[in-house]
Amino acid sequence: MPILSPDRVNRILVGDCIAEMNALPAESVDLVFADPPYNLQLGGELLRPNHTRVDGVEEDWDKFHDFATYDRFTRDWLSAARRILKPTGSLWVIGSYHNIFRVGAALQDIGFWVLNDIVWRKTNPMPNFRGTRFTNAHETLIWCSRERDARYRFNYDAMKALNEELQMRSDWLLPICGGPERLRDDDGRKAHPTQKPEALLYRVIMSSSRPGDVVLDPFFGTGTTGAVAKRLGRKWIGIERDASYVATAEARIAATEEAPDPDLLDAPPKRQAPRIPFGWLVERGLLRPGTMLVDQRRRVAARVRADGTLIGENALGRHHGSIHQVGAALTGLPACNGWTFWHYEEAGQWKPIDLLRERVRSEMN
Amino acid sequence: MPILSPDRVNRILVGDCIAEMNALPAESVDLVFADPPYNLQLGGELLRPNHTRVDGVEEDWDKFHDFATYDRFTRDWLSAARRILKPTGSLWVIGSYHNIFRVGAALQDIGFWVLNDIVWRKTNPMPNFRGTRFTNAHETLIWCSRERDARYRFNYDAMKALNEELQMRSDWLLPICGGPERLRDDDGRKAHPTQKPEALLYRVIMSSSRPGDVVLDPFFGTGTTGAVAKRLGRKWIGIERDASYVATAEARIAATEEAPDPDLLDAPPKRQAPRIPFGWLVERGLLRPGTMLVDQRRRVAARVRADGTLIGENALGRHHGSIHQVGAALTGLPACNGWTFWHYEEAGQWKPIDLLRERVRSEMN
DNA sequence: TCGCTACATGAATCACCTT
DNA sequence: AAAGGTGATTCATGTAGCG
Repeated sequence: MPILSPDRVNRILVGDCIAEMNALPAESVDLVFADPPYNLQLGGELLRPNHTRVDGVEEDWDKFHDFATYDRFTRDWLSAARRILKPTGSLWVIGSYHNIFRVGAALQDIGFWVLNDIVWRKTNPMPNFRGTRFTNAHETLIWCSRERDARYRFNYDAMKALNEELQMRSDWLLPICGGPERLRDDDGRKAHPTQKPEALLYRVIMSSSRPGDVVLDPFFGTGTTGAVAKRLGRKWIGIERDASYVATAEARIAATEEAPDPDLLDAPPKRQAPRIPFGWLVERGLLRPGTMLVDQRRRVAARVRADGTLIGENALGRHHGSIHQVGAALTGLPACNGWTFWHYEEAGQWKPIDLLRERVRSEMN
Repeated sequence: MPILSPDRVNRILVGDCIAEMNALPAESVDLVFADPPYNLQLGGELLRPNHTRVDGVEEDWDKFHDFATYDRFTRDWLSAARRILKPTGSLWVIGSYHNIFRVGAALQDIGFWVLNDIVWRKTNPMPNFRGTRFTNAHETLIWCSRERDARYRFNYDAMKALNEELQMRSDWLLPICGGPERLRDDDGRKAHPTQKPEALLYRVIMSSSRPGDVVLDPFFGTGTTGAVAKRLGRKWIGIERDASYVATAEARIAATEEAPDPDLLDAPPKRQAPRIPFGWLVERGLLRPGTMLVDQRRRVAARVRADGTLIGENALGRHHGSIHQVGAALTGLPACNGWTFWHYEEAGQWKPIDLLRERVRSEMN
C-alpha cells in the first residue's frame, strides 16, 4: 500500500473534495471523517418567542436542487473516499434526519459495511420554538468499514477506559460547540455555521485509528478534524474549497499543540498483544512440571507437563492437550479460555495463570 | 374521508400486509406504526463469553436476498400505507442501522415528510460480547407526515407534561421489553423475537393521535400496538400473517383493560380551544371601559374602550387597536400576544387578562 | 472579587384562520 | 389566492454588566 510522503500530509488541499480525493493514491488513507452538507431545506425566517431571529444555515453549499442531485453528490464523494481508503480503513459520516438516511443507503449500496450508527446526544440543543415537533436533540454518525468482512481498527479498551470501564455505547452525550472553543470572526460572528465539538472528533479518531495513521476529512471546514488529529499524533489531510474557512483552519491547527508522546496515545487491543504460549511459563520456571492447576471453584484439576500441555481426568476419562482444550473437556463446554480458567497456588492463594502471562509480557518490554 | 365501520376496526387481519392494506379504503387511517423486518443478514451463531448461545433473529420472515429485494418490499408497503393514511395522518417506523437508512430514504422518495427521527436509548442493551464494536444500545424511529406542508397531529403539551414540563426531546430512554411484559410460550420461550415495550408505543400513540383515532400496524406481531391503542382509547387494526402471533395477540388484547374515560386521554392543543374575542370580556362586565391595563413590569399602559379595543400612548404617539396591536406598538416589538402581555388589577394584584378569558371559556361549558 | 440579572444564541425542514 | 390578524411558542450555556 502506498505511503503518503510527508509533503502530502498535514496540509489542507484547497478545492473540490471529489477531484482532490481522485488525485490521491488509492488505498493510502486509514480513516475518513466526513461532515457533508445536510441539505436542510429551511423555509422562511424563524423567530424565538422573544422575537429574536434564529441564525440558520443559509450558505450556498447547503443548497441542492432535489434529492436526486443530493444523492448523486453523495455517491460521488463516497466512492472517491472508498478508493483512497486502505482495506483496513474505516469511514465516519455525520448527519441529521434531513440527509442521513440517504447517505446511509448510498454507502451500503456502494459496498461499505456499517459497523455502528452512533447518536450524538446534545446536552444543549436548540429548542423547538413553536411547539410543533419533538426537540431535535441529536445527530447521527455512521461508522463503516470498506467492505463486509474487512479487518478494521477498533480500540475497544481505550473506549472502555473512556467510559469508566463499561463498554462504550452507541449513544454519546456531548455539548454542542460553543464558548471559547467556538471560532469567531473579528466581529464576533461564528466563523462556520456548523463547527463540531472537538470532543466528538476525539472519540471518532481515538476509537478507530492509531498514532501515525492518516486521517482525511473531505469537508474540512474550520479544521476540527485536523486539530484533534494533531493532538492525538495522527497525520491528517483536509479538503476545503472555501478560502475563508481554509485560512481559519490553518491558523487554528498551527496554534494546536502537537501530541506529546506517541506511546501515551497508542491503545493496542489486547488481541494484538504478543502471544505467549503457555509452555513459556514452564520454560521460564514460573510453573514447574507437575504443578497442580484448578478452576476457580476447585471443581476440576489438572497437572502441568513439561511440554506446556495439561493432563487431567474426570468421569469420562483422561484428557490431554492445551490449557484450553483440557479446560473445555473437563467442564464439557464447547470452548474455554485456559488463561482465566486455570489457577495456580502462590503464597497460599489461588491465582489465575493469566497473572504469570502478564509477568512474562512485561519482562519482554 | 371514509370512516371505517365498527366491524372493520379493533381486529387483526390475517394475511400479507400489502394486500390487506390495499383492501382498505383510501384516507381512512389516522396513524400507522410499523416495525418491519430488519434484514439483519446475521452470519453464524453468536456465543456469549460463557459459551451460551445468543438467541438472535432467525425467522424466515427476516430473510431478504439482497438490498434491492428489501428496497422493493419497503417501497411497496410504504406506498400502501400512504394510500390509506388520511391527509392529516402520520406514520412511524422503527428500525436499526441494518435497515433504517433504506427505509428512511424510501419514504422520502415516496413523498413522506420527515418530522423527527427519534432514538430509543435502551437502558439494558445486549453488550457487544466480542469487543469488536460499540455496544449497539439504541434503535431509531422515524416520524413523518404524509407530505410536505401537511397538517399533522402533535400533542405538544402532553409530551411536555410527560417530561417534567420540559419539551420532549428526540432521545427516549426506555428499557427493553422483558419481565412479565414479555410474552412467552408455555415452554418459556419468547413468543416473538422482537417484541417492543409498551412504553415505546405509549409515547408514539399518545404524541401523534387522538382518542377515537384509527391506529394501524402492518407488522402486528404479538400486538403491542393494539394493546396500547386499546389502553389509550384508540381504535386499532393489526395485520399479521403468522397464525401463532395472531393467536398470541388476540389473547393479549382481550386481556388488556380498555381506556377508562376518553376525556382523561385527550390532550387538545391550546390552539384548538374556542376563540374568545377580547370584546366579550367588556360585554360581560369582566372589564369596564376605561380600565387601565399594564404590562407585567408596568412599563407601558393602555385603557380599555367599550368596543373591545385599547388605546395607549408612548413617546412615538397614540396607538389604538386590538390588545395585540397596541401591545406591539407600545413595546416596538413586531408582534405581541395581548392575552399574556396585559394585566389588570384585582384585589390589589396585577393579573394577566388571560385569566379572564379562562373564566369565560369555563362558563361556556 | 462575588453574586445577581439580563441578554445572546445554537445544523431548524417550527401556525392557522378569516377576509 | 394573497394578505392580514390572532395568538402560540424556548433550553442550556456563555458572557456582559452592574452593584
